[in-house]
Amino acid sequence: MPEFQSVRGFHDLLGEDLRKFRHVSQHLREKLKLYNFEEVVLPVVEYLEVFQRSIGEVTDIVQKEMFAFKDQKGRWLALRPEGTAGAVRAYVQNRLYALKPHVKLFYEGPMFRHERPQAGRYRQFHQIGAEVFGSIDPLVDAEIIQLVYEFLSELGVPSVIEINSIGCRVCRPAYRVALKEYLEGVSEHLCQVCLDRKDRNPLRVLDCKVPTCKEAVRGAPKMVDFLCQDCTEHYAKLKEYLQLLSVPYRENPYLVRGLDYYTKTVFEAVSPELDMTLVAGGRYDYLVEELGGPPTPAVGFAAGLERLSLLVKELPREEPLYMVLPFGDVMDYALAVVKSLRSEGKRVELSYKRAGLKKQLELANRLGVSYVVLVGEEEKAGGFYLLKDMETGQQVRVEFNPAL
RNA sequence: GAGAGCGUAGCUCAGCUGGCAGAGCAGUGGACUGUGGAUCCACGGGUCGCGGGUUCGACUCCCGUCGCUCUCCCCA
Repeated sequence: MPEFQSVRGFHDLLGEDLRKFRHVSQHLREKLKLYNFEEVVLPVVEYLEVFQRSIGEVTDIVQKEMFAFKDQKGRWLALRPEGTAGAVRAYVQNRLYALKPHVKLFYEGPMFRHERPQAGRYRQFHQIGAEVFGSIDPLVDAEIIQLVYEFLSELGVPSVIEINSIGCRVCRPAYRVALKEYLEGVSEHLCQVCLDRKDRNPLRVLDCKVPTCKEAVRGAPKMVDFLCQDCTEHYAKLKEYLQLLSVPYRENPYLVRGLDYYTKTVFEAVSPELDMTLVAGGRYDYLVEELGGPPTPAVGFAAGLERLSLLVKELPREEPLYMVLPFGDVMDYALAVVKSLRSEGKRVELSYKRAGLKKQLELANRLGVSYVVLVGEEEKAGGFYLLKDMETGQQVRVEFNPAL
């Protein structure tokens, strides 16, 4: 065992894993730019209150999953557990609401939650998130879901989009009461965890996986039946737009989210293979106000890059790798060849092994080189080099004049 | 916070009911000083996660501990 290991839940990202990660990230970033989102780089640390106010005091994230600490002046800071809170803070602090009718931002970076690591879950993980500020139109919700859907399909990651509406401050309180009453009635059928959830966060009981709970919840009142007129219309419009955009979705009346700031639309893209949420988001029409800005409706989503990476099966082919093998007293000539090839934009490795041709070819083979460039005394004298395709074994002569 | 499995060479792993620590791959050197992708030969490499206990003797059995992986809770 090495003397020093990385901290639990904090991983080195390298090799094949990193290539998959970059593949996912690049693809989503391009997609976001096509939808005219502008990047913002946000700090990893915020005042603890920013998260408490945004995510909700009684959520698990705030109660037990934050890396919080005091700075030298005794103020409470925290490593961000998600991106929206910081994005909203930045929107308000930089008064972006004064610039344009609406603002579309995206960000990418590490998030931190102190949970037990397991498959697709780390204490430092990475998200790309996007937020649209300033429009209440359900068209925005639909476009965001469309973006996510296109991204996932093009990435080749099978997933199902689920949507729901969880109402607003007008209609949700009544639903909460009705649901709580219902749950009291069936409490003898609920699992231990749900009995606890019933009082703390009744909506969460709805998506419990325990079969008896699922059964007990079957007759529960649904949020969609309690939506006020405004929320009902919003939800109906959203579905209409999704159809117009040919985005397949599944309504899940039991879909709820773990953060308190959501209103109206919530959605998730779930992987059937991993049985895990890959991308999640929704509307949060009160959060900007909550963090001191003017009343501003907003919608957003966040994608988990590690989870997405797990589902990437094929990577695009890499640029072919050239390797220059000098043998004999020809280093000056070989270096000129290397320089020239690189200037043509080729990916070039120079053999660092001073050995016979055979050994160097073995080395090139082990390094997965596509083309080998043979440079020996004859080549130098004759002003050429030999280009050998390591796949086919074919070899061609290429004229080369180092003076040019 | 709760539960389960696993820690032996750089990697993948074997090692029986306790009795000298092993293989394959990788690495290094070399028959071959101008042709690789399974030619041959040789070599190096270990605190068996750590600590304690049982025993004449522990990689093996017991206890503890740390780490990794997975599951639940929760979440991207």
